[in-house]
Formats: sequence, C-alpha cells, structure tokens
Amino acid sequence: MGSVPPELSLDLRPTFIPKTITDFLSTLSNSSSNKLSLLNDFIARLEDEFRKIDAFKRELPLSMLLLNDAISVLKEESEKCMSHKFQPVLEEFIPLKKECDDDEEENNNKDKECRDKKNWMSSVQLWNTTTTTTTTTNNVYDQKHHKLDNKKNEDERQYVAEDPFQPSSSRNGGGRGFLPFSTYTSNPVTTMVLPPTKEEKEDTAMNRLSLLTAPPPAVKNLREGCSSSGSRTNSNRALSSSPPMAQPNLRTGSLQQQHLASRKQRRCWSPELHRRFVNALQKLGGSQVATPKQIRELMQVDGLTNDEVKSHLQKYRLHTRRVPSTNTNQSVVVLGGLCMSQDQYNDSSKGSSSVSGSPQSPLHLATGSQAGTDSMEDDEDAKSESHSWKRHIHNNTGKVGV
DNA sequence: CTAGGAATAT
DNA sequence: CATATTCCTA
Repeated sequence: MGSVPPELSLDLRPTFIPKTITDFLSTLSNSSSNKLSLLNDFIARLEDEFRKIDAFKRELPLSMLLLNDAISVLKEESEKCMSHKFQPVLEEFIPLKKECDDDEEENNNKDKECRDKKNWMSSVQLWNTTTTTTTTTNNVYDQKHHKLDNKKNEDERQYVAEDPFQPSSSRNGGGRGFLPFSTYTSNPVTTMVLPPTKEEKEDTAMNRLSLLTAPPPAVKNLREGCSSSGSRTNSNRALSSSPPMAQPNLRTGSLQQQHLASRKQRRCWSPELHRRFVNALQKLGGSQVATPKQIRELMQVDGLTNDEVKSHLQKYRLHTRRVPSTNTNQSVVVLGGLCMSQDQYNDSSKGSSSVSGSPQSPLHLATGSQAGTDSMEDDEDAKSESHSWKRHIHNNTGKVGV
C-alpha cells in the first residue's frame, strides 16, 4: 500500500502502451531476450481490444482501423522475430526486401509513422476508456488470430468516412428506459475531444442545439452515394409505381434495399434532446396532438430529422399508454410531482418562456386522484406519467411504497 | 409530402 | 426486450 508506480496510479494501462509503436519496437530490439514474449503479449492485448470494439465497429471505424494497423505491424515484427529465432535458415530465403520493407516502416516513414502512431495513441485512450466504460461486451468471437490472412479482412475500411464522434451523451447499454440521468455525467474522453465551448445550459434565447453526431456531409455520402441527391422515396416509388405490374417480390424478400451499408447511425437521444422533445411536446399540447414536424421545428435541434422525431414520438406514445396500468395512484403522484418539479426546474433555469406560456401549466399539483384517467386530454396525465417513464427517479431506499 | 403505424434491425 | 430505423399506407 505504500508505493504505487506512477503508471499504476494512472490507470490500468500496461506500462508500454503509452509509447508509440515505433518506440515500443525500438525498445524491444534492444532487449531481444524477452522481446518475443513482450511482443506477443502486446499483440494479445491488442487483439483482445480489437475483439471488444468489434461490436462497435460502426461507431469506431477509425479505432478499428488503427488498431488493426497496429496489430499488423506488430505481427510482422513478431514473425520476423520468430524466424530469427527458430529458423535462421529461412532468413536466407527471405530477400532483403523484406527487411527493407520493415525498415522503411520503422525508419523511412518515421515521420508518418510517428504521426500515425501518435494518432493511434490518442485513439487507444479513446477506446480504452470507452470500452472500459461500456464493457459488457460478451461477444465471444472465436476469431482466432488469422495471422497474415486477416490482414485485409477489414472491408469496413471503405466506410471510414463515418463520423467517430458521438453525441455528447453517454451511450448506456444499461437498457433502462430512455436515459438514466445519473450516467449522463460520465463521458470523460468524449468531452475532451469536443470543443470546450458551450454545452449544457447555454440555452438562452436562440438555443440551437447542434448535433455533432450527424454532420451532413459524412452521413450523406454514405446513404446517398448510390441514389442521387433526391430522396430515395422519389426514385424508388416513382419507378415502382409507374409500371402497374411491377414486381411484387421486388421488396418482399431480398432486394428490399441495400441499406446494409447505408443504415443510419442510431440517433442517441440524450437527456438534453429528450428534454427538448418533451418541452416541445408540451408546447404543442401533448403527445397526441403534436405532429413530428412541429416538434422538430420547435426543438430547433440541428441535424435532427423528421423521421427521428417521429420515431421517438411513436415510442413516447407507446410508453405513455402502457404505464398507467401498472402504477397505483400513490406512487404515480409522488413520481409525477418529483418529475414535474425537475422538469420545471430545468425549464425555468434556462429560459422562462418555455412552459409558462402555455395554458396547461398548473395542473400537476392536483393529482390527488387520477382513477379514471384514460380519457380526455390525458395528455397531461400521460405527460406526468411519461416523465416517469423515462425520468424514472431512482427508487429511493427500499421502495416507494406502492 | 407528412403522419402514423408496422416491420425490422441492432 | 428496448430502442432506432426503414417500409408501407392513408
């Protein structure tokens, strides 16, 4: 308990990780004794990580790429090492070219390499943290090391265009409702990358919340690469509708669409986002009467599409319907009260005009009995419950008392 | 074209 | 199973 090596105190990184690969390699070449084992160890770790982030390759294309690169380089080195050790004869067969090649990597391209590796380093930290936080990746891919074979098995490379940045929110695989507030706070690395400006409660007057998630160019590239600039609906439907006969099976089974690559990145509804959503909903008079487009416009979120709002609304409605049955009035009252207060707190803290302007403000306190409910403008009701749907306040000790 | 709902994909 | 996207229809 007395002394802790600096590296350990920092985090779980093994000592050599902080170095660039080049550094690592040159260090190794000095001490050739356990070089191989070190190398292999490193490789093993990298591969482990690789397997972990494989699940997120869509979201971390760059990390995948870099990691893959790193692994390749190290493997080459490792093999070189092996041949040195066990089959010196082989070396004769190997034309000097190979050495040159490697040398190139280590020397000639040092500049580039360095840059890359440094880049890689930052990435490492990135996914290191991310992975650690997210964990729970149980994919037990039996993906054995394919040695040389897999060097090029990354088709994903082409699509690197995707934006590595996540919405500033936390992705919680926790599976809870929309978003546990608590976890929201923990997004260290991502925050680092983002410009330190703005964020959180900077909404005043015109508060346009821009989503870094979906920069128009990148995503667009992906999706519309094949089908011109118009909307896919245009082309597809136009075509299919013109010929009366068309082909019924066209969309049935296989051809549906090639959204394999084009499937949009999942919009992550951060608390902020949802908050805006709910606000807009309230202004519009409830989830039942609000239309997606209106909501979207009211939300003033940059890059948010109609469909996304629509989808969210759909779920919102579903949830708001479902909840009433489960709850007994009491708990609902409590939850509702808390939720509302929270919400209002939020709203009032930032602007002023949000909820107060609308006619349906002061009803929540009267929640004494909501036995009947399901009729009329239960938007209100639904709303309070809806809040519980997602805002579910942590059940304090024991239980609420149902 | 948009909204709403259903089918699918992650 | 929950959530997000895409498809389909009015």
